[in-house]
Amino acid sequence: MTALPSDFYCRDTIQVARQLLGKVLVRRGREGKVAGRIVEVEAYLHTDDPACHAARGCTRSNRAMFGRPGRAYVYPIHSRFCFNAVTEHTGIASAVLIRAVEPLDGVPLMTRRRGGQTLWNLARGPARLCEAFDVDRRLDHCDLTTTKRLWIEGADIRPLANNEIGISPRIGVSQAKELMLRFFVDGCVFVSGPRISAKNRPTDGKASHGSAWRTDTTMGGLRSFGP
DNA sequence: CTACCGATTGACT
DNA sequence: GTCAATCGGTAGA
Repeated sequence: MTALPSDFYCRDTIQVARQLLGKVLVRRGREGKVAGRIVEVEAYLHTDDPACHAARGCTRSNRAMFGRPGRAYVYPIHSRFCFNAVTEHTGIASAVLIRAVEPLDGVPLMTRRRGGQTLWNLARGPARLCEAFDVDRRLDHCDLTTTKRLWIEGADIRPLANNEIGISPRIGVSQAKELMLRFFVDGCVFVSGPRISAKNRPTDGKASHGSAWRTDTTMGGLRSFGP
């Protein structure tokens, strides 16, 4: 049980985002431990990115983004929370939003926290993930490089190959919609929103390699989940 | 103080 | 697919 070190986060945000795919998010608390494989992330950049909360400067609420990399930035939205890992350098406000994980450990606890939702709905979406992992503002600024409360592990997990990573515009942002800064495990059912990358989508009427793979492989054993 | 908005979700057509 | 709930953060009076 080793958390990814600070060095992992002190790099280009897009690179960190892509390499977080496949890593394992772990939360330990009073009620027990839960863990999930990261399958969807978004990068928020410190320059030329008006969608980034830091674009209008440092405020009390986004201060964590301006702090040390390898810390958590947790912010509230619509009475819920979203969780980011801070990247690059202290004073350079950039982060990776963790949008979805595939539940691995602590499924009963996550299910209880999520009000009895199906496995598919436990952590598919940034606020659902936070509810399943009991992440809220108390974990803003939390150090992700120690295995105390919340961390990401898997230094030994190989980064996904380029052809396994889907790319798209970010979800829900009203600015900088054109930036392709959302990254996900291509075809994975635990991804929120579009889960087949544009690069794999059919341009004609033929079935794509992507959808076949999704149906036959990723959906295997998950009959009751998915649209 | 009030007004407006949103890196969303869940319910509904 | 569409849409309202609901509330903290922020800007402005």
